[in-house]
Amino acid sequence: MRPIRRQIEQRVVDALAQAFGSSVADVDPQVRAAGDPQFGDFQSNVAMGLAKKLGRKPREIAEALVRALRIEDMCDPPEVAGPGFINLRLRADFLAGQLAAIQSDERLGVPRAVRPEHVALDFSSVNLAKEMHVGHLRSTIVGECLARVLEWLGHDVERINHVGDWGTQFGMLLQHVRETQPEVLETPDSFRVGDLEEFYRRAKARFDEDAAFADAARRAVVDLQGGDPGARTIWQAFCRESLRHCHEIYDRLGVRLEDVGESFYNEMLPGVVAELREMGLAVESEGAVCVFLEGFKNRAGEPLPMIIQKSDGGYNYDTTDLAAARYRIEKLGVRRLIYITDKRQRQHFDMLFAALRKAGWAGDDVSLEHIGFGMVHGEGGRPIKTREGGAIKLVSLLDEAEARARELLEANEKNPETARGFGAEEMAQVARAVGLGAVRYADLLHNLASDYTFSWDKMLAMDGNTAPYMMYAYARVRSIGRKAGLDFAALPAGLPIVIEHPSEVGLAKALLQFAEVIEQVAADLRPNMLTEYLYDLSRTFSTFYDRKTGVRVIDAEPEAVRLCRLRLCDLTARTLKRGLWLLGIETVERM
RNA sequence: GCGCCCGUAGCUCAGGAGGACAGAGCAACGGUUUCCUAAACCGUAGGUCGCAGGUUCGAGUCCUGCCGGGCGCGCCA
Repeated sequence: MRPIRRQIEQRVVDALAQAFGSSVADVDPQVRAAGDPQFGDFQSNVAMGLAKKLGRKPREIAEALVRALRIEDMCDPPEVAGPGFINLRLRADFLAGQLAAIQSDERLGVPRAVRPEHVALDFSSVNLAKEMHVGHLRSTIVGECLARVLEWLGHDVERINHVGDWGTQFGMLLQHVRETQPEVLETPDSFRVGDLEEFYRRAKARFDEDAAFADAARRAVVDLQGGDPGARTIWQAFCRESLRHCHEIYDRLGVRLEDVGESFYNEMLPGVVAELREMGLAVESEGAVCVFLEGFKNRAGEPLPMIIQKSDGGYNYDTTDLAAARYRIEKLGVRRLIYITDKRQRQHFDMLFAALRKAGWAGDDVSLEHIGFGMVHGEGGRPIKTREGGAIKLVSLLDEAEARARELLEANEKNPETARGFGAEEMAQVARAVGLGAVRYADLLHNLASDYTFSWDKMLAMDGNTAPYMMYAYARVRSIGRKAGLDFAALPAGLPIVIEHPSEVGLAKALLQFAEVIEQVAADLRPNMLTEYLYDLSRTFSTFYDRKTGVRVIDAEPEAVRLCRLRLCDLTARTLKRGLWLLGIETVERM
């Protein structure tokens, strides 16, 4: 089933053709959600824009359009208002029909993509030299969310962890392994590091203080790049161990990623440079091989190069990213490349995309998108740091989230009014879901482009637009089924749906918006549209279920009405669960 | 100096593709529980959308110029 707005658009397009002929064939019908409930649910603003084109008054156009509009099965008679707005109000029986049609649809009325795309979603992008810290959080959370949304719509998504497993700092680490755990050479699988961060700090300290070690570290880089078997063995052991740490976190967060190290592209790099030189795009400048692209300037106002081979012959991330993008397009057959990094890398990606286009490696049929997100600040506006000024480990942050969630839940257990009687296992499960959910939700709630302030108190609040509120809303709906003595899933598939009470109408409309929201999130890659929708749905449900503003449910009569309302509860629960799942948030049956 | 992003209520933030009087949450104030999870709901108050021009029938949204903040700008990623 298509989103309601799409259905309306089609009717307006048909009416335009009917009333004004082919001259308006390509005109946007300008169907929008109504700005104010008093104007109905949707409005078309097309008449005003058409006034000049058709040389008639906007109201006349609107009225002619309304006469041609065949929409009586969906809406009350359309009204022309103001300068030429066409206001549309959905009929309750139409809403009921739509809900009846999707009531046993696992996809809740969200259609699969008509043209599934092969997408490369590049996110998380850890560096193996160090442990994951808070800086990796946003890319990982946002990436997982967008991957789920795109996959659920039927797109084929490569979830790529573009792993930093190469570069000069590996010489230092390698040498440190060689000296502290020489047995790794014999039994590489046995290599373990309890605390990667500490390991890095020690290696770095030695590098800075011990000239002999620093020399050995530099030689280790040369060994590694030269393909020395011993160096490679240790390097592989280190990478494996570091990735194991990463995947502990990914598993905990329910994040699925395919690791592709930068080193994977090493052998393609000379070819990238050679081909760009052959095309005449790359030239030598100050000893480095550079691509100069229009519109990029340095401080002095001179052309800013994209350096693809350093003067020492080495390659850098521009080269690797070019090779990786090309590989994804040519070898994997990807047609939409999405990179999720912080917004400071914007210029790098602008240049990368420009170079890919210019080289012809990304044709017109390939979409290149950089999703740059803002910084996460600590309370007080400064970057989040430990007391010592270091980056906070991601694992510590997640531990704290769960611990704080548990404190709240335990406080509730002490209050007879809110106690649920959780056993140890359920407590742990709920604390985990709430803690991790809170961190995630707070991140996805904000517009990606904005910086935001990280606040435990705000994200764990029971009131307001938070994960605990959303999860509680879900648990509350689920408890209705239990209280009513039925399993929602056991409701008959073809229940007659009748929508009458204002709170039923409101809930029906909210439920039927889901498809449009998902479509938008996938197109614009903006998870906050989904959090906003889910929050609105929860509140609408609370109004529906409220003793003052809403309707009786469990004890409603007659039975047909009761079942119908229970079905609305069921649809709400499933929509919330699916929506939260798309955000990467687990639901619990009670809390 | 050039480029990118941002500036909306006391605070934290939304504002889709330009549309009708600018939204939410928190905080503040005031209501609602013989009744399905009150971890809820309802209401009140609070804003010259940084400033000034421009385009348009219509601008928080698009354009230009200022002011204020963040970030980036040749061999790190």
